[in-house]
Amino acid sequence: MAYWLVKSEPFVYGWAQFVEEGSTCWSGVRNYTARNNLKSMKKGDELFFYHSNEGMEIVGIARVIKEHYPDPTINDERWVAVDIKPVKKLKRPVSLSLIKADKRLSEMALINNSRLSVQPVSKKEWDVVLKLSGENY
DNA sequence: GCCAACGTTGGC
DNA sequence: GCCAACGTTGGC
Repeated sequence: MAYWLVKSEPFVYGWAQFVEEGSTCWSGVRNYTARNNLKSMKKGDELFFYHSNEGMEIVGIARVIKEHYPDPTINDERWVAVDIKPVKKLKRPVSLSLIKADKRLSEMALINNSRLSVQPVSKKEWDVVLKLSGENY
């Protein structure tokens, strides 16, 4: 199983709304690198849900429930979407500053490719972030 | 609100 | 195929 991280501006689509809806279609990605990551997602893969701009922290865990299909928000074959559902809210959100301060997370795209909205997370990084959040998984 | 970093577009 | 111009993202 692979791990990922997706970003969302909480004022546009935040964790609370995600939980309320129960699941969502992750669409609107218009960047090739991010798109390729969407295409690599398998059903059951887990994702960190990150709040950008406001909050700037990882707030929860989600799961892929439907693998990539043509993005319904645009009539263009190039772009895809996946369906995800919330799994759990982190006990303690993990802030960007905390991630930056941790040497074990220095390779995360969140830090060195900050504009990428869908990015892979290694198993190691996943575990470190969970530990920082106070979860024992 | 500013600006650095990055991606995309389009002229040549 | 290069690169300047432009647009967008996202941290600060």
